[in-house]
Amino acid sequence: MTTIPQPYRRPGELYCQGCSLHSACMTRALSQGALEAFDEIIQQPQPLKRGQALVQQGQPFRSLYLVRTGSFKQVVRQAGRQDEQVVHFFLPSEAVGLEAIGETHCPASVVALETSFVCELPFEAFEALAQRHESLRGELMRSMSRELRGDQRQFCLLSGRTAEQRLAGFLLGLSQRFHLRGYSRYRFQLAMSRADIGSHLGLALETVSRVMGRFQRQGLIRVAGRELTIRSLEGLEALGEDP
Amino acid sequence: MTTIPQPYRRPGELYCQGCSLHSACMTRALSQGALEAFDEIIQQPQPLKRGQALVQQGQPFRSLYLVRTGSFKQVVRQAGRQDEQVVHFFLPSEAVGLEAIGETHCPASVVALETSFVCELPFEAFEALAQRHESLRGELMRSMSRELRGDQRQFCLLSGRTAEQRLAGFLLGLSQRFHLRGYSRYRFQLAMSRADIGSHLGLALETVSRVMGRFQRQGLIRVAGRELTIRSLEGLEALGEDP
DNA sequence: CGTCACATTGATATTTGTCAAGGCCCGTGG
DNA sequence: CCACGGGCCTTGACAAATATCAATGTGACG
Repeated sequence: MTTIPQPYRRPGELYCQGCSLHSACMTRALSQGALEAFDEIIQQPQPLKRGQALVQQGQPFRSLYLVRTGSFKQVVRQAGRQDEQVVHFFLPSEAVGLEAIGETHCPASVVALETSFVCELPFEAFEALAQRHESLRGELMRSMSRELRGDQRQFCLLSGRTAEQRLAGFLLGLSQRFHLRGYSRYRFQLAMSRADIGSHLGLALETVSRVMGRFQRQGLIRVAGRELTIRSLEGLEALGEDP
Repeated sequence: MTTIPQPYRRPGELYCQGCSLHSACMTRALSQGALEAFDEIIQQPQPLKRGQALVQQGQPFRSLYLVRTGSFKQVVRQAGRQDEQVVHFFLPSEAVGLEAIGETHCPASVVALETSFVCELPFEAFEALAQRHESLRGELMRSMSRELRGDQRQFCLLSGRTAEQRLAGFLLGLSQRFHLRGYSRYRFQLAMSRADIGSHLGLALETVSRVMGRFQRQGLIRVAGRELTIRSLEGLEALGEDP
């Protein structure tokens, strides 16, 4: 057990209420009393820099995390294989670690894509708190259920779709997630590399690069390195439909 | 609200305790008291025949289901597309509907692959029961978390793997699931069509057929229609590894 | 016995992966 | 300040895997 420094905490101030993500976060529906108790258990680890692991595959499972700023990729390294598989990206307000609940060890690593801050929820304390606050339980269940639906969406992207359809669906998904969190729907940074996107979509990184170029030439998007501008949501959406 | 007939129920007998799946089921960890309460809310709808829908995409979400016998596929029909995407298969003891929790409507259809029996858990009553029994809540969370891990496994299968690796992984996954439920790990029925398998794995049905033939010629499996025998678990596992 | 859904098999076309070369950006160190 | 190096991205040529189209086979069931 290491003692984790708690920067930015002023006595008497509740983290969550002041947090700009509060309305998008799992804490959204909590009563004042639950919020205060939540504040008691929440930890604020040091920020992680690009490439640092928040969670290492195989480590004991101890905590859930909520992304405050920045972003992460979740990667699985499989026995007998050298390359890693990117299974998820996490954006601010999203919960990390739900798939480890009920397990003793973490089934995947979670790595920062840029300098990122998280809130840490030691699971044991979190669980105890959830026993007493039905609203917290409900939010947790809804988060998990939402993630299951996200996975179904991803299956639809991966299965039987062309490279263009996958990339269009991926960009639209990101756009929507940013939008829901109060950022622009049309303009955002791709914190992940082309290789990460490729792994996530089941494409070679070269294919990702080529299709992005094609989209740009078609006037659907503008890309400059990692900065993305969507110029035609409708155009991208149309790609997902059958001919 | 239709009144659902309750066949096979004798007064004073608890469904779950007598059920052969009890040890694999969500009810496994329930105390005697919780089990009795569970018995109160559980419904046993008529069996579904092959092709009948247990859940229709877009319908209001009202219940979770536990598969008792038989099997189901979960399919998503997407806007602007005619073909359906198979996102899941459900075997006995598995929970159906977790991805709809917190939603008003069902995001996917669930269709019987053969004559199948389920237990129905009206969600409102189930939730009320879960408020009072922590063991039930825990089991529900573990079920959802397990499904999230299953999805990650599926991502690894779908992404950047050859047709052979996908099919090998799929068959091994089925084998393991049957095994955990007390059936043979080496011999089972493929209740789903080649087209369903193809949809689930992102392959054309012809490819599924060809790869199965190849596996058979290599002595890895024996297939006769829908009956499958695994002759070399190790051989199938080896396919999943890098060269 | 015929029909229908499903499965197999073959020939061909297309997509995408692989390999290879070169460019760009950024941080580091001379 | 500039040159260098490394990581990442782009682009091209080619090869391989898989989809598609089409024909035929098979088994279940009325």
